[in-house]
Amino acid sequence: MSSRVANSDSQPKRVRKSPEARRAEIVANSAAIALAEGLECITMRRVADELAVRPGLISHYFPVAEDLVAEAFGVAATAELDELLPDTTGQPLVRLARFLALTKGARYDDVSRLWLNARHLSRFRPALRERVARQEGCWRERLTAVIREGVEAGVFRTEDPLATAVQILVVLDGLGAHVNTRRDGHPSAVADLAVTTAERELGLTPGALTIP
Amino acid sequence: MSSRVANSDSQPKRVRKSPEARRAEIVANSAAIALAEGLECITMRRVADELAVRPGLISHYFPVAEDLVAEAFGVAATAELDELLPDTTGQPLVRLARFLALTKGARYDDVSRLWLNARHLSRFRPALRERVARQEGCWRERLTAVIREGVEAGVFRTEDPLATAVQILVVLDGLGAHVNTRRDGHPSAVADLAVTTAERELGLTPGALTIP
DNA sequence: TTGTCTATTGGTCGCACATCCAATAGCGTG
DNA sequence: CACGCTATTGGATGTGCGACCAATAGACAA
Repeated sequence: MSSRVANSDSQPKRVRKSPEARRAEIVANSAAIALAEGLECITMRRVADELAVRPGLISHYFPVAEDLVAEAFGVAATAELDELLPDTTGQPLVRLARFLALTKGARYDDVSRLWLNARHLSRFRPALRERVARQEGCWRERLTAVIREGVEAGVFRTEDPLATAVQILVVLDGLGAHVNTRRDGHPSAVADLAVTTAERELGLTPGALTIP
Repeated sequence: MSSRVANSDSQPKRVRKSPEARRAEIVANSAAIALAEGLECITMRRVADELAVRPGLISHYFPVAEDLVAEAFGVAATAELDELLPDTTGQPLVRLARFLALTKGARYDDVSRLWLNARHLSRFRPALRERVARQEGCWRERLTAVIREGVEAGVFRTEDPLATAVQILVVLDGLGAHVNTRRDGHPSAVADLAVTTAERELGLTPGALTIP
């Protein structure tokens, strides 16, 4: 079975890794927990269990727990952004359309939960608040860049790409806020709110951002 | 000073109230905590301290803590709705304008925090989730009613008052989501997003919903 | 092979929480 | 005034958490 730990749950055969590798392992696992179960589930004991390691080791790498939570959020959010709206080249219109389409998928619910989680927890955790603010900047800039490209290419039309990006993100946040309470999805007039907003603010014809 | 408790913090002079009065007192205090500090601060000990009572008494009225949290949220949210968008008669346009104006005030930040808090916590607390869903319904219906009135009076123009109400609420949720991370307010193009959306969806001229 | 460095262990400590319960003391009734 | 009902106390129990630290044992160099 496993190649690293004790083969028959008896001898705790200690495994020694480089600080960088161990630290990365801890953060990666914490990010997974954050996305799947919530930031408050990132606990010294919990992470230690999943890595088959003692809790003290986690607090050795992250002496104060809040820092691990903040780091985990940052890594998870960055990874999701890179998947939803990659920083590669390509036609702005199809990139934006793809992004908006993905935000309607079930997979995006976890992302909505993560942001909701982080935004609320920011109220009590300064380190996390700082990371959330930074990530907001990343998402905003990534989207603004796509819009600006489109404007320069002549396919989008807006006076202020940044303001337009923020508007779209606000709508997405509003839709995502209901992720924990909605039983069946919103009526399509509401579910399509982000697309509708984008098309209107970018001077596109209705349906232009819908993937066929 | 106080007329109820021990005068010089020495004798715990026991005070006996009717179950209804005590229960109401507990809920009211919990609602205040929810609004000012967050739902996770509603704790048996915390509420008991504020009421100069023993923790066991709180858990006597609310054997399971989650139920108190849910109740507190419901009461707080209802009270805020009644203040922001009273169920009285009046011109739909001025009522809506007043509501939207209030959502931009600093006072509304606490309401945003409360909803953000409740929406996230709903993920883990079924009883709270149920209350949040119910409150969503209340807010939606209250706003829909105003819009419908306006449509019948000929001052608003929309095909689906409910869908329009939900759109406005989604935008408000999106704006409120940033309450814990924004340092300075959004640029006005963003801060006015709710007003802009309402004016557009209700067939009003820009500025029609802005209070002079 | 031996020695050294340090990643990792295996605990401990204190705190805050929900939950439960027998004993107590207000307060209205007789 | 005495009595009984019950609101309220005071304490106990168990859980999970972050933080802290001396002792241990991998792994690499000499």
